[in-house]
Amino acid sequence: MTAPQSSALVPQTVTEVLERLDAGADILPKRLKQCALFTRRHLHLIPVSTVSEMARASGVAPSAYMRFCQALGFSGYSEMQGLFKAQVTDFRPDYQDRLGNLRFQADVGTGQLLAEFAEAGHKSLLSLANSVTNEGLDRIARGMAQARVIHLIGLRRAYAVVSSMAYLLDKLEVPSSLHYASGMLNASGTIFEGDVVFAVSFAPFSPETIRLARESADRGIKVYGLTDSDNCPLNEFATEMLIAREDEVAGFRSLTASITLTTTLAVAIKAMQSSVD
Amino acid sequence: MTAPQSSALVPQTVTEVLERLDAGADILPKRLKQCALFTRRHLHLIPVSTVSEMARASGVAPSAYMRFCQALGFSGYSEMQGLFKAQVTDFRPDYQDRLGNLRFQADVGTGQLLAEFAEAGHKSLLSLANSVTNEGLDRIARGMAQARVIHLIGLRRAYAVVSSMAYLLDKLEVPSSLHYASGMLNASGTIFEGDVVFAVSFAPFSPETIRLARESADRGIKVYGLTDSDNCPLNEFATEMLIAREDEVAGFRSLTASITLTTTLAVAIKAMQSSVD
DNA sequence: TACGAAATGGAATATTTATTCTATTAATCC
DNA sequence: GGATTAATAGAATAAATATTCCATTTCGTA
Repeated sequence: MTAPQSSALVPQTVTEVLERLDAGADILPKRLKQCALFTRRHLHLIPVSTVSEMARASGVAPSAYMRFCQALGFSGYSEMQGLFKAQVTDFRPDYQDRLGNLRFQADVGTGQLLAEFAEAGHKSLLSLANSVTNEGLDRIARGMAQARVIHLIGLRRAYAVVSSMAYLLDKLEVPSSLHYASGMLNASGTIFEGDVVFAVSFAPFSPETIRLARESADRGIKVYGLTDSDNCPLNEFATEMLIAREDEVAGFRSLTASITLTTTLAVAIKAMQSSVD
Repeated sequence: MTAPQSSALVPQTVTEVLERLDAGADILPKRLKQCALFTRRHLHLIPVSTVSEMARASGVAPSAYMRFCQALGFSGYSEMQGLFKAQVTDFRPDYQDRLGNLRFQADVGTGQLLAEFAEAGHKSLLSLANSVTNEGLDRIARGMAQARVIHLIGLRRAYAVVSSMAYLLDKLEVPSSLHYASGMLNASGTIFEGDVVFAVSFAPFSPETIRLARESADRGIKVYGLTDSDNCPLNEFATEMLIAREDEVAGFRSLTASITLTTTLAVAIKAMQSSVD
């Protein structure tokens, strides 16, 4: 008689699943370890796959994957999948509730807050893998790799994203130029044919960023964009767009998914340039 | 009799679906228009939802949502869902073959690279939760909350971290000052008693950052630090230190843990100030 | 190498979910 | 305003999927 009665043992968060996955990596029997290994690397497939698919992908029988789920503390695959589906499904509180939520958070511990942001980070990374396709990212990396100079544009929350990218591209010796905030954004005179623009803009979108990107696009410069929302104005004229949604805590978002994506992009660009040589 | 026979009419890409969605918005009957409206805004729910769920969310009967899918050119919901699931599944390499040597692949695709960085992000977040204690973070947040002005210092890779923090603190109306790169770092004349310095420095440590932080500490200013290594020079004089280790991919690190931590810190600082009021 | 315990894979069953059918209601046209 | 057609919602059916069971194999130990 299998006993999935005590719901206290059922993992409630992605973080908990990851911990058990890592803990079990050593002690699990062969087939179940295969499951753990594959699942660890492909968490994002769980919400959209059936047991049979996950099992086949892990190289085990469906029943084995079933036992794997139970070893993790779930009653079965459905329960585990439910946890991951919730990531996508979960409703996000609205912008204006921020202040109220913040007060509410005041009396919970700082550590609890960190745990929530970490959890949000896990979720964001999962959804990142969901929304970015190999082909799309590949095309963008290829397009940017051919640029004479990559112009990086991003203000406010997006500024940290482009500045980290600028640092990394510089280290990789990929020619790039970071357009600094306020005033400097008039500098479309420094963008020439053969260059590309990489613009990052999150809702609500900075008119400055959009304007410079649009001006460039109008002049025939290829514009690639990164945003967090479907209705980003960059959509209208960008050659290609990336989307990185960030899970939020009490109305605040980290930059986990965005920076993970731009880091990947930078490395991919360099890799493409190298392989052409 | 609806006739879904000709597969030429079946949308093959998300773009095509969006086009039909927009085209049909006018001509579709009431209930089906409801479906179109909701679906247009919640495309990401399709891969993880059942027909009933999508129907209920759209405010229609399951059978109505069914007809909606067929109006779009699909044979049914499953076929439509398949298209969206494929987005996620897309860069799934043929599993069984590559099982053993996942991490030793020679030809690493862009999607695989993203998966690796995401994986590194997960690990970084896990280790963050392990290395940062509730009490330590609490003390630091409390200490920084009492500052007249928070001075943010960070160069190179750390610059993105402090600049994102500066943005967030600004939005939270916590007085802070971001010390910009090169030249500006002499500005220890602008740091006064009652202020606090938050310095971020990753190995190899920028002498500039260390120097300014040390000068401040020597003058009795409280210095808090964030680093990725035990032997950070800030250790010698900082009031308190935070450590965020980043997992690396092929020698490259993202900033997942660091920015998650500083985001948490910023929000915690604001929360403390609010609860004192 | 032989024994017991644990693990495994395939087949049987239960459950969920998609899809179709039909009576009823609403809209359109003459 | 009545006749005709389209649209709708709920129930019935079909298909897919999760889950359990059990005979067989593998593993660890003496």
